[in-house]
Amino acid sequence: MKEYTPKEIESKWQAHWAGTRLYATDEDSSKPKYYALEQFPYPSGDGLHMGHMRVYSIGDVIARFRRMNGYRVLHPMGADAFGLPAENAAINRGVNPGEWTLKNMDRFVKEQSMMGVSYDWDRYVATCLPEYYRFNQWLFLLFYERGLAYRKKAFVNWCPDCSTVLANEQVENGRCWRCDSEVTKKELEQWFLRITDYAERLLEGLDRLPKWPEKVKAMQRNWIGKSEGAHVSFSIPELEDERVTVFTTRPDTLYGVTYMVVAPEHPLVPRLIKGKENESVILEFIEQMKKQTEIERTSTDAEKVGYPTGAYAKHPLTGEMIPIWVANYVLMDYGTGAVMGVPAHDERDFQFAKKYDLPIKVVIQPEGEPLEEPLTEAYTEDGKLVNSGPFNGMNNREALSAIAEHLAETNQGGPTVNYRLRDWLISRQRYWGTPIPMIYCDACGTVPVPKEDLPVLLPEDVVFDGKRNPLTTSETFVQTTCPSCGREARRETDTMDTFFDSSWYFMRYTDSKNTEVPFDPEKVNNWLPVDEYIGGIEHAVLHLLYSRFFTKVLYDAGMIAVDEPFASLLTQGMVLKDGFKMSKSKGNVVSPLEIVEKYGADTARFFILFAAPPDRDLDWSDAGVEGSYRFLNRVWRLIAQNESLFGQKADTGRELTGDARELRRILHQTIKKVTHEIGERNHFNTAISAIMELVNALYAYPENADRSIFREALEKLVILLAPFVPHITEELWQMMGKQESVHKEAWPAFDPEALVQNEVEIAVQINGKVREKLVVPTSASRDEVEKQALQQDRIRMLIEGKTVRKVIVVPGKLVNIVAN
RNA sequence: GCCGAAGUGGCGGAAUUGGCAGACGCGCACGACUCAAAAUCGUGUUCCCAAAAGGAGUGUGGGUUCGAGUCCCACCUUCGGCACCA
Repeated sequence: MKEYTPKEIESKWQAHWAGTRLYATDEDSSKPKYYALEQFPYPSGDGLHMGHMRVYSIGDVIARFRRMNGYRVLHPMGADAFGLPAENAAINRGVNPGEWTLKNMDRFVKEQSMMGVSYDWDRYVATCLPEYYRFNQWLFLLFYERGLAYRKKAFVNWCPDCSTVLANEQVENGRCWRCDSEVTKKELEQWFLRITDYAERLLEGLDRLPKWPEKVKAMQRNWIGKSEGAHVSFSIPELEDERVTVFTTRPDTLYGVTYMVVAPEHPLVPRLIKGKENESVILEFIEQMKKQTEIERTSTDAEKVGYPTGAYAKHPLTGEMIPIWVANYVLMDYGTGAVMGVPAHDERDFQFAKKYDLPIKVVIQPEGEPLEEPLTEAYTEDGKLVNSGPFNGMNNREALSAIAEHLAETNQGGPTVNYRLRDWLISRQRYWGTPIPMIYCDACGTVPVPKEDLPVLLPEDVVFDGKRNPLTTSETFVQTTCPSCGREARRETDTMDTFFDSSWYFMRYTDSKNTEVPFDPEKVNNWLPVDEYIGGIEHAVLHLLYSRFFTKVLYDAGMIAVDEPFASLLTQGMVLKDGFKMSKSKGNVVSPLEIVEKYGADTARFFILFAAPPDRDLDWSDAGVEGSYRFLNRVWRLIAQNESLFGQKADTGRELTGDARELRRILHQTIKKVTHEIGERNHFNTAISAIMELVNALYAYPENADRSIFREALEKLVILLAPFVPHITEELWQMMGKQESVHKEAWPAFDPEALVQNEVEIAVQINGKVREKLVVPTSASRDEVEKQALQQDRIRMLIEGKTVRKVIVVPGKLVNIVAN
C-alpha cells in the first residue's frame, strides 16, 4: 500500500494546477456568479503568519464549494503594497522600497501557493505599481470633480513616530493604530475626503446588510455617532450681536440654561476675552490645552477646569444674560464647539456648576413627588416642564420638538442632526504611497493634474533621511509646469493614505488589466457585490467604512450598480497559542511554513478549519494538529486499502438491505449536513465532524457487505473533503482511476429517499426524565407509540400507583408521560 | 456610563424551529496486534455514589412550559468597541 506523503503530493498537484490553469476564473455567464474574497495582505518582511493562513483557508473552502456547486467564481488575490515599513527599511537599511516590497510580494505569493489556495493569479493586483496607483489618482480627481476632495487648514492628528498625520479612524484611544505612539495635534493644510456627506447613507445602509455581524455594524453606527437634537443660537450684544451656536440633544431643557461653555480653540474666544480681567489667564490656559496630548485632553477622569470669559450671551427665549465660560471639557471637533449649561438636568453640567458655584435651575419635574432642592444630583429622567414660559406643563418629550420648532420659527436655531464622523484626512507626509495629483500655481491656484497626464509617478531621486517627506527632496518631482497656464508650478508632495488604495481594489479585480479606466462598469457589475468577504475585525471602522463610502460615491457617479460592496461579511477570530495572541514578544509564534513542512498544507488547513468556527478565536494545539494528520492518514488508508475496488466495473442498481442500506443512509445524511453547514452557515468545524462520522461508519462497515455502496461512499467522501484538503483528495481521486480533477466534480446531491429509516429509537420520559428507550417502526401512529410506551415493563413499574394525567407524543423523538 | 458578543466535561467545541445535553476531536484509561515499543484497530470516558438503582448538571436566582443550554425577568463574570459626544 502506498504511503501518504504530503510533501510530494502537494508540490506535484500545485504544479499541475498551475500548468492546467485549473483556477482561472470561469466567465460562463449562464452560471450564477459568486465573488469570494479575502482581504489582501500587506506584504511584510516576515511572510505569512497563522492569521493569514486562517483567512485564506476559510476563503478557499468557500470558493471551492461554490465552484463545485455550479457557480462561476471570482477568487482573486493581491497585495496592499504601499505603506510605512518599506519606507522605514529604506531609511534604516538603505534599501529601495520598491524592490523591498516586490521581494516580499513574491514571498507571499509563494507561501500562499504552498497552501494550495485556488486563486486566479492572472488578476493579481499590487497597489504600489503605477498600473494600479494611477487609478487611485484617477479616482481622487473624480472625488475632486464631485466636490468630495478638498484642502483645508485644520488641527489634525500627528504621529511623531511615523512623522505623518492620521485620520480620526486611525487614532485608537489617543494612540497611533500602527505604532501605538501618543498622537498630538498639529495645525496643517491637508487634503480631506468629504465622507461626512455620506454619513446618513453609511448609517442607513447598515440596515440592509443582514449578513454582516451585529458587532461590526454596531461599531460603525457608534463611529458615525448620529445624534438628533437642535441648534440654538445665542447672540452676544457686546460683540455687535455676533452669534454663538450650540448643539444640544435636550432643547426641552433650554429654559434651564444658566451658563454657556465654549471650547478653548473656539474661534470667538479671543474676541470674547479681549480686554477682560481673565484675558491673560485664559490665554495661558489655551496654550496649556494645545500642549496636551489627545489622551490627557479627553480622559474621562480629567478634572473639569474652566474660566469665565467675562462676556455674556443673550438667552434666545428669555432674554436673560448668560455668562460664557471657556472649559477643557468642551471639544472643538464635536458639534459646534460650544454647549449650553443646564446643571439641573445634565450630570456633567451639574458637576461643573457645583465646582464653580453657578446657579442650578430646575425646569423638569418628575410625575408625582417634586424634586427636593437644592438638588444633590442632576435629574435626567422624563417629566413635565416648569419655569419654561409658554411650555410649562408640557411633557418633556413633546417639548423636545416643540421648542426646537419654535427656535426655527424665530430664526434662532432649530432641529438638527449631528454626527460624530469627521471628514477623512487622506494626506500623508510620506514617500511610499500614491502621489496626490495636484499642482500649485501662483497664478491659477490649485490645479488638478489632467487625467491624460496620469500617472504622477513616484520619483527615484529622493533622500531617505527620516527627517522630512522624501518627496520634497526631489527637484524633478516638485518642479513642474501649470497644466492650466504653462508657467512654473509646484507639485503636491503629500501622498495618499493607503486606505485609499484598499477602498476599491475589490473592484479592480474584476478588470485588473484595464489601462484606460479603473474598471469597465460592465465587468464590475458582472461580479459585485462581493458575496462573502473575509477578514479581520480590526478593520471594522477603517477599511470597511471607507470601502462602503467609495462604493456609494462610485454608485452616484454611475460607475457601479450596487451601493454596498460586501453582501456578507465574515470576520475571522484570532489565532491564539496558550490563550494569548501569537506574537514575537510573547515567543508563542507557530510558523505556518514549519507546519506545512512537517505535516503538509492539507493538515494545517484541516486543523484550522476543524478547531473552531471561523468567527471565533482559535487556540492553537499541537495535539490537535497531530489529530488532523491522523485523520487524513485514516482517510488515505481507507482508500488505499481498497484501491482494487476501483479497477472493477461498478455494480450498481441493486436493492440495498441491512448494513448497505444503513451506509447509504449515513452517506446521504452526511451530504445533507455538510452541504448545509458550508453553504448556509460557514460552520466548517461541524461539516468536518460530520465527515469524520462517515469515515467512522466506513471503518465499521463489514467486509462481507455490499461493495457497490461502499465504493460509492468512498468516492463521495473524497468529493466532500475536496474543498478542505485539495491535495490529498486530488491524489486519492487519481488513485481511484479518475481522469479529471476532483475539483471539477459536481457537488453531490442527497437523496431524501435515502434518509428514510424503517425504525427509529425514541425516548420514553416520565415527567420529563428519560426512563426507557423504545424502538418503533417509523410508520407507527401516535396512538401506537403511546400504547407501546405505556406497556414497557419498566414504565409500568414506575407509574404504578400514579395517575397518568397526560401523554405527549413527539413522533420520531419521544414520549413524555405526565403522572403523579 | 453606553453598545455588542460570550459563559456548556480535564481541553477545543456540538446540540438548525423548545424535544434523549456533551456529536466530532484532543487528552486519559483499558484491550487487541507486538518479544517489546511506536503506529494501527477497538472499548470506555460529565460529575456524585464501590457497582447497580438513583441523584445532580449548560455562570447565578426566579418564571413560562408536559418538557428550557435554547423563551421571559433580574443579576454575576469575561472579552471587544465607544466615551468629558453636549
